[in-house]
Amino acid sequence: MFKINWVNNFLFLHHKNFDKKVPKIIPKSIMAKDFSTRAENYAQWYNDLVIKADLAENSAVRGCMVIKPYGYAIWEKMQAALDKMFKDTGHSNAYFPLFIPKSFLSKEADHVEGFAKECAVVTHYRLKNADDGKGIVVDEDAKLEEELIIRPTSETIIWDTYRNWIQSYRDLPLLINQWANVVRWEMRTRLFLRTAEFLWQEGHTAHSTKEEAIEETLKILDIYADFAEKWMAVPVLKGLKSANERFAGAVDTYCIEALMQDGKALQAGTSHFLGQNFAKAFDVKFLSKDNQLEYVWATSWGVSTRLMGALIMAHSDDNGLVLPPKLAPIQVVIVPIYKNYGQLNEISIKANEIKNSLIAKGISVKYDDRDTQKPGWKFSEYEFKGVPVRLAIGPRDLENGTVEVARRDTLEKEIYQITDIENKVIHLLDQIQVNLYHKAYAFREENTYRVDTWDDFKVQIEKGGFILAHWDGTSETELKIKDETKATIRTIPLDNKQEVGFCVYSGRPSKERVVFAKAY
RNA sequence: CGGGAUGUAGCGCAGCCCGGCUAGCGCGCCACGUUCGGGACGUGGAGGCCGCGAGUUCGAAUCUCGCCAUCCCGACCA
Repeated sequence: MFKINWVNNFLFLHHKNFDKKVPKIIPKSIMAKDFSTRAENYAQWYNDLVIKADLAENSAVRGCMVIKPYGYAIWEKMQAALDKMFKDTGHSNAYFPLFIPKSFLSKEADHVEGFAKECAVVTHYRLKNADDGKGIVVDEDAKLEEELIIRPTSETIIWDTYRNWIQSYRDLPLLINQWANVVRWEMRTRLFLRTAEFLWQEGHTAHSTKEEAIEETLKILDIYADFAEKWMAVPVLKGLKSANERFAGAVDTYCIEALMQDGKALQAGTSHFLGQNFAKAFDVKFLSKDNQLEYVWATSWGVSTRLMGALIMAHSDDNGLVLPPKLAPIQVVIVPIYKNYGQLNEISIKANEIKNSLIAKGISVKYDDRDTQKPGWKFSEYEFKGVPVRLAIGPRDLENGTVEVARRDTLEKEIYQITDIENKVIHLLDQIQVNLYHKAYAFREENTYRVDTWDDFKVQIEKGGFILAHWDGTSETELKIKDETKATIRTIPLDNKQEVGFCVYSGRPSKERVVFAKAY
């Protein structure tokens, strides 16, 4: 294989001998005229990317998005991988209602306080023609006896149900997951990162002992971290949330936390140890082996379409989306280069051979032989959509038994001999997956700082990144820091190194550093 | 809910101040031809309740009033 490089088309066109090594070139940026760069405006870059890569768009309903086929295909791949991980660890899927009776929500005091401000409420069940004949109005005669809340999360309806499912220790553990939509009436929304309605999975488990429930909480946290790192190629910190950031109704909230390219943190998944809070609120008891009536121990855990936002922001560049091969809907695209239909037919025979050999290896391949777009247009299009590997085959390749291979992560192009192409491509896909993770990991390392003084803290937090600093452990201090800098404690890492120090804000003694950052 | 802005073709915009021919431009779209190894070009064409409703006027995208919607900035959040 040869790396080729080209300075411009002119040079390329006048290069006759393609077996020769040519200087290495990075293709000039396509830089679509109407696409922002990260440096110019990171938020705009993200929005442009989501829309122009055809992942999602805003809908007629404020705060709600339409997930388009290409974006949904990525979500489906995420779902498939996670679902298998859940099943492999003994969980089963089920489905609970969208609507929650208002009275359920108020049974757990912290829970209702956390969610009350952002609930959509159904009050009526019928419409009628307006008296003035213009349109339809709510029929006031059809008022619900008890209003229904559209679920912001399902703990309450699920625990009300579990009461009837659990009588004895023999019914435990109960390991249930559901894939669902939820609604949280957010003020400000952003595609994937924060929408009024979003898709997620929520696991809800019941256990006979505290230890087992904690073990479950941590097992799921490991699954989330594994998924983020091995599938999304996004390195994450595993840790505990501070009291301020804890899930409403939980005893402990664990999380995986990722760092985005603009230096802001993003919570990518949470796993909660709920103690006996919901069991007590919904009166869920079981008879133990020694015939004692006890409250069950609970966990809940979830990841959402927000992962899409993390995926996009972690890897993509100023040329568009960059997807890790394991989650890319199209892993390899083949583009034919031809001058006439005779050539196209010959190339198609070879292209389809390659396509079939890749498919046989489990690779998802698209052969784009549309005559309606030109090769250059297709190159840009697939580059923008983050397809990891592109193969181009033209007449010269037919003569030479070669194919041009371009990788999205580095934008490098090489000429491969077509022999054994499927294994070469598989190897390349693996390389890309690994490279993306290493790149993201290196970025996080470069943007993680140990800070010991309040002045340094204030300066560094403005620059972004993870800040490791001592904290006195109080909510008051955390809130004051948030007031003054907008930074919060993202996580207290598991297996955190214990070291003597002094709180960066209050100066009081501290035994470990915690992770501060501004967050999405 | 406070502060700021914007509504004109599928998308992005000009026109509005100073009212006046058939409301324009770029991209996209359709047809035909030449092209095709990094977003091609030519020619022809389709597409508009100028956010909605009143008012002023011989005449309103343009001026006045009201309404609606959306976006940005803050408080809340996976």
